[in-house]
Amino acid sequence: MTKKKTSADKGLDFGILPSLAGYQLRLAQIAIFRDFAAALGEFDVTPGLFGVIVIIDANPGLKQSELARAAHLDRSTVVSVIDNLERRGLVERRPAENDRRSNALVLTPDGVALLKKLKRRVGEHEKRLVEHLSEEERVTLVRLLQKIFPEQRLTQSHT
Amino acid sequence: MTKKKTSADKGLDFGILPSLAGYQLRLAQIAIFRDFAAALGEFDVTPGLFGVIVIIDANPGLKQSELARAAHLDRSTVVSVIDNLERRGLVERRPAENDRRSNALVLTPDGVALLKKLKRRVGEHEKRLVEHLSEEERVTLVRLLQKIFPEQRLTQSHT
DNA sequence: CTTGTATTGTTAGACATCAAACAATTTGAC
DNA sequence: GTCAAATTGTTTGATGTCTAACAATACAAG
Repeated sequence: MTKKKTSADKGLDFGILPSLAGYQLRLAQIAIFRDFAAALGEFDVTPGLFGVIVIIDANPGLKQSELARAAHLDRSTVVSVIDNLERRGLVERRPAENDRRSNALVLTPDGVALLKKLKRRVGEHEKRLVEHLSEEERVTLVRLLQKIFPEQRLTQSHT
Repeated sequence: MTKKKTSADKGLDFGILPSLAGYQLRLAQIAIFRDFAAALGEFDVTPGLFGVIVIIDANPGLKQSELARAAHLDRSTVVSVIDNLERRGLVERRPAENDRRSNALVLTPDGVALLKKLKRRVGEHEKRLVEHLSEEERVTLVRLLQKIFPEQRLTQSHT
């Protein structure tokens, strides 16, 4: 019988939580977010923001709606995010060629320069993350994570 | 050479993101959150809120600060969360025995009843999550996730 | 006991995110 | 070509989270 409730100040009972993969995922993500913030806090960039910058860099000229879908953000959220990045001089909204409704997003030279620094920091952060994992374990982890969300299959056009 | 940028509407380039364990974790968590919301949306309960309820159930009488530490929330956030749950009649703030500053948190009968339903739904959700994983893979995933976040450092106070 | 320090719950202010509504524009049906 | 339907970016309002400050209470040193 290990069932002992309110044992001590620190010895809290987490019930069924630890057995849930979703919970472990959540814990891992919280820890990652903290380390990421500590590593990049100086630049005021969150994991999500980093992703946005990388995507714009890799797809110059993409529209806000496309960015929203790619980054799993709402269109309205992208407005704030790009406002933010534009205010910092990292991203530019250009009129799209074919569509007068859309903006074509591109990184400014400052944005490109910052991204370079960020990538180095993220690389270190990533290394720290998988510090206690062998290369094989790291690959396995990524593979299992990808198996979890079937959303991945949307990457190939589904229509 | 698979390097082809802005190939089509759907064929976006995600740069280095897919190779990052942190990114895959983030994607997985987004997918999980969506499925969780779909499974429990009817009850207006998020993964975090579910965790809070489970922890209170497993540690009746715990203080708000203890809950904050356990659930990785700020003390001020716990105020809102408990306000919410108390408004719904699921949790009760009782005066703590030894400490007139603290509240002792307990689930109401309604809270206990709801938790029972929630657990069933979460079980189904969890099963869906690991649907494409063998039992061995599931165990491996949880083990690797635990290896990622050295929570042991958080467990021991550093001062 | 008195006094300084720490802890607890709370409020106020900031920020990120989402959903709903909107005008401008594009697309598709006829 | 005309007009309804869909898409795009935006604004507004709601929610959840954090940090910084605060008063009340507990604790520790003398």
